[in-house]
Amino acid sequence: MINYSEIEAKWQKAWADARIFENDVSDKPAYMVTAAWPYVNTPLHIGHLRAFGTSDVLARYKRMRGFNVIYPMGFHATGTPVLAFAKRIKSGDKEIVEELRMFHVPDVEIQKMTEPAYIAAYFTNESRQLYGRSGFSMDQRRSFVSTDPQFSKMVEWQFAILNSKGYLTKGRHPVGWCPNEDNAVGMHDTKHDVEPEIEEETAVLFRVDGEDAYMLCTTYRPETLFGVTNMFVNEKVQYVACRIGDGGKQYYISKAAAGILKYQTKVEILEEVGADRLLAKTCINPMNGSKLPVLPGFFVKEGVGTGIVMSVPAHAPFDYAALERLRKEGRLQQEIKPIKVLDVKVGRSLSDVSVGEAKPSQMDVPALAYMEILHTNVDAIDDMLEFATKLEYREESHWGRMLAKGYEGMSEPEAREKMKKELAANGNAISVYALQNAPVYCRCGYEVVVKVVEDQWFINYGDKAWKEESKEALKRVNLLPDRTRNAFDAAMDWIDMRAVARAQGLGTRFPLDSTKIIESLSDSTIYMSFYTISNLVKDLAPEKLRPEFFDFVFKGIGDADKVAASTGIDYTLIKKCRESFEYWYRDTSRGSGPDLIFNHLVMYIYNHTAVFDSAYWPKQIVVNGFVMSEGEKMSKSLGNIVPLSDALAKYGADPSRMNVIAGADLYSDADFSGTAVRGIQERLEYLYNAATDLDKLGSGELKSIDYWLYSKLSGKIGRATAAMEKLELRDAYIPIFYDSVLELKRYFARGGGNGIVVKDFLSSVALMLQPMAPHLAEEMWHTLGNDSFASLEKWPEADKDMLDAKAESVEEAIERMLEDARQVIALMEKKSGKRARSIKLMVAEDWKRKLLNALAKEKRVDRALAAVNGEEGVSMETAERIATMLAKRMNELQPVGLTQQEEFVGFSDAAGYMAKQLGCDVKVEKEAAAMSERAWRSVPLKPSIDLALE
RNA sequence: GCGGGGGUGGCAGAGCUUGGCCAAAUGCGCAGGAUUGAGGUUCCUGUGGUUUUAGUACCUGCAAGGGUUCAAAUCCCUUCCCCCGCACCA
Repeated sequence: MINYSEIEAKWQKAWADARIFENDVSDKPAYMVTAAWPYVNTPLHIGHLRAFGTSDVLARYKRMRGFNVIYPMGFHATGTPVLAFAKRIKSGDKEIVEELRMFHVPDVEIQKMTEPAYIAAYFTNESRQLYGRSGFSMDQRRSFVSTDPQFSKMVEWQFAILNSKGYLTKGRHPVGWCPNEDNAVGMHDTKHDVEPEIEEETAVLFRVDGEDAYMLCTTYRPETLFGVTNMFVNEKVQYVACRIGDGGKQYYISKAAAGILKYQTKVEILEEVGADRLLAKTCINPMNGSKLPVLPGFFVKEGVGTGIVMSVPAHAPFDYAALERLRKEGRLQQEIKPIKVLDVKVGRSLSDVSVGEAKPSQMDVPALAYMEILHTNVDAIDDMLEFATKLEYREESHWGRMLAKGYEGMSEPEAREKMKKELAANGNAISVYALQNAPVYCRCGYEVVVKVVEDQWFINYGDKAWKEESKEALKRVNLLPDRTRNAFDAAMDWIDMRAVARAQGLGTRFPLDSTKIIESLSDSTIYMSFYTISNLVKDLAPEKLRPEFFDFVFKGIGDADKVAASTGIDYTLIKKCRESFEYWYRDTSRGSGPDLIFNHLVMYIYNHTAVFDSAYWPKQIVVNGFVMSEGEKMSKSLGNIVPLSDALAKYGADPSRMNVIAGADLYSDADFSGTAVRGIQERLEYLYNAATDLDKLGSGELKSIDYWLYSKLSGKIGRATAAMEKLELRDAYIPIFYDSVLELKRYFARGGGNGIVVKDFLSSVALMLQPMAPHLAEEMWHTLGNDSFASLEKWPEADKDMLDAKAESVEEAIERMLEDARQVIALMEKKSGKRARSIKLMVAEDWKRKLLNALAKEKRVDRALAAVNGEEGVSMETAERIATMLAKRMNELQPVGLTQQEEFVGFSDAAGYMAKQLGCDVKVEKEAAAMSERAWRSVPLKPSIDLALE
């Protein structure tokens, strides 16, 4: 058994003592690897091992390829989460305490986490230790936290540039809002961590007949306005007459709606109005002027929309049901006929029930038809009606075609957009916001509303010139994997105004409004560049880090003399910072998760184009997938999140790394599973034991199987290197790791045992294993007699001269031979009931090679036959039979380079091995010498078999 | 709804960019055998379906349907299903 913790501790200490991962400016080409930093309230889990480990593998690989590499890592602490975290701890929130206990955070520590500073300190410290224990080759001197005042100075400088380019603009913006605490709420502030989803709704104005006032009515389907027959209000609800907006019109809405709307716009309540007064009124349809009676609707809710509903009985089951119920109760004075406004294509409706089968009455009232399809009726419970509504809504918006004048033939979504525009243009509608997933509750218990924040600051990612420049920058980025490019392109097009100033949270003050804090994704778009100087400026007084310092260091503006004079920073330090930035920031790789493509990563590109010269724009972005646990998605609710510390302790760093990082393609999700990790451990152990047992092997002249092993080695270096360049780590580590084990096993089984050959093989394997399993690779490397660090060695080069097609084809032929022989033996033993005693293999004559090669080249039987006609010992009858046989697989035919003699020697050498595999004697002979009826059937690399039974 | 990704053996997952040599590398699981006092480990063999056979083969299969082509998992169209994101939130 390998003692992982012992080996890991040994090498981690050796690396740290030798400081081999702390690098500075040198003559070597520079390479900088960064990965998206973790948030300081998150204990690290196995997912982080994937994200940071992938970057570590890249850093380690690049080091072996001759680059001077740094892999720095900082911490994110800005924004609201750490404040919310402290608050929850303070209030004794059980959920969060449980979560922390799952990560083995001691209770004494949890109790101390009432201050953001302590939380940040605790987790940064824990994380740094875990980085070390994971074997990450990080340069820890460069670590910093996003709340560090020196870093803040850089963010201020960055925002001054954004402002000078006109990218900061002001406007209004809807946010989730807690009326009780009077501040914005995000996911972290709500009960059960739900994100308040804000949705824009169209509110249509229905003028009240004979009044200069309107009933306001929100709807998702304004295109059905042509089908409105009446209005619904709820008899039990309190309504108000009010004015909305500055100098706005007079409206009727529910009192509850007024209470919500006042967060979005000015609402001035004129008087309270009972439902009975509304029921006495008549409205006018703004689209066609038709008169609409106001009726009581059982389903109307005061807090949903405006508490007033436009009734479209032809297309809304609730509306139809409400009218029918009124009719039954005898409360419907006038005849109300549903008006159909859209039709569905024949054969495409009602959940696959053909429209043709529907009754004419159903055709006129789709709402009724959908109820019937679901075997329900107008007296059904609300849930059933809701279900019918959703079904109808979905099918009509998918397949519906408009009937109304001016909209004929349009799809519903198309008509909706047109209608919205028309209504807005004529002043017949206004936009209001609502929570799509209402009700959402703040942690304090109050229901969240939508507030429209005035004077919100935005970063205008919609700026045309900026967008173009950033798209250009994206084109130049090497995306790994490249198939994320579509997502990046889409993200580039989509990103627009982004609110940037927040009232709350940790972080840098917004320069244009010092009462606000810069939103925390926006303060982290160019932070990687700060790693190039973070170790140099961390002890400087923040106020010295004036804009001219950053101008000089990051943009080369001005000169060091003057900057030194105005800032008081040492001249040589300033020069050093500039030098460091120029050196490290040219060739970079940015690692991240797929969830960040649509925010962080596009903002990263945008901000680089805004701030830096093009030589320092992003060069490579790596997007890695998530990690699952035993086939399931990791989540708090399932309680199956694997803490990184657990994985390291239980399985060791190297096996865990291999499982999580090399266990799946770059962009696919990996599965952390016990059986898989144990499988990896067994193989690591096999390779390690092979290295320690090397002295038991002999030496001597190289045999065919030795050449085969060299050939395999050379091939795998080529394959692995190609895969590593694209960071396809699974593809790389199958040949490096899994195949190597199989090949060594085969090598020994085939009688290989040359210590020099095995040492060469293992040396290369150990080096290629180094990026992924660095500890064990170091240990193996030293076991093999080396004194240097494997971490600093050169990546092996493929030696093309070692590629030995003949040796490989012999081995492949032997394997195929065994398969065939097994089939024959099984068949004959079953048939005869006797055991196989011995097998004679008859190797094809040289003329058959000529025949096969001619056939492979010419692809024609006649020409191939002509090529061997007249040769010594050739029977044309046999030649024809063989040629016909081979021709069946014409496309697969590969020329054979091996002579009969070579093939004979190859099979003869393997006779013992084959005998062991088959459990019977194996003799090898040349075809002509074999004196067997079956000898003629031999084909190059496919000897004929003669089986003798007992 | 919009945007992005996907659907291949019992499972995970290659192959799709550049059509044929290619369906399924590798691992897990399962079955049989060897080793072992037993279990585990390890080693060997088998593992989509079917037919045939003293082996070198054939048929059917890559979500469903259609098309292009001498040839389609791969290109095109239609439909269905699954996952992720949709913003001020890290």
